[in-house]
Amino acid sequence: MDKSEFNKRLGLLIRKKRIENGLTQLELADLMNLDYQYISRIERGLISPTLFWVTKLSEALHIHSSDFIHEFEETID
Amino acid sequence: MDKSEFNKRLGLLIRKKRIENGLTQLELADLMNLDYQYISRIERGLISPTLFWVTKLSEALHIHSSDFIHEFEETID
DNA sequence: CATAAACTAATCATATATGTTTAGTTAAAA
DNA sequence: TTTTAACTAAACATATATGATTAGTTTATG
Repeated sequence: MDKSEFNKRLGLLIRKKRIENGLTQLELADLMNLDYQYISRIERGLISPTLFWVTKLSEALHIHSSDFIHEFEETID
Repeated sequence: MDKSEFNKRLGLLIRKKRIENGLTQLELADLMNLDYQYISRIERGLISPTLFWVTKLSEALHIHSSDFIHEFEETID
């Protein structure tokens, strides 16, 4: 899978988990000391976030990053 | 944990897994179409790699990225 | 010691991530 | 319809990732 496809799928899952947690982009961004426009770019697959960032995101969404990645892997096959 | 500490620990684990797989930095880099100096920087914690990159790395090391991340989480506590 | 493989380090260039601002769109609610 | 919250989009800046090259260091092996 190429990077573009990878990031689109990642963004969709992040959006799904954020909404499941009842958070707006702004609220999630505040939890992570980021601007919400950046969250928007992530969710639309425009950006390839670092593992460090994904780990912080997982914490904000109350899920282990390995579980998040596992769930992400399941969306791929 | 701050980004610098995070990346140092990540680099140490990547090095450990690479060596367990009997690969040199150059061989691993070739598997991933990267230059080996970049691998060196990752292993020394100088760089914060993207999730996409970590996923490709996990494939090259014959491990699920979620398992890799899980093993990484265990090094943190 | 001499040689070679593996790695570190540093520098420079380019691509991409990230911060910031502003404007525009969409969707829900009054 | 009007208002507001939530989000998208785009432009611009800065920081960092990544590519490429070159030189130096470390380590194993003859």
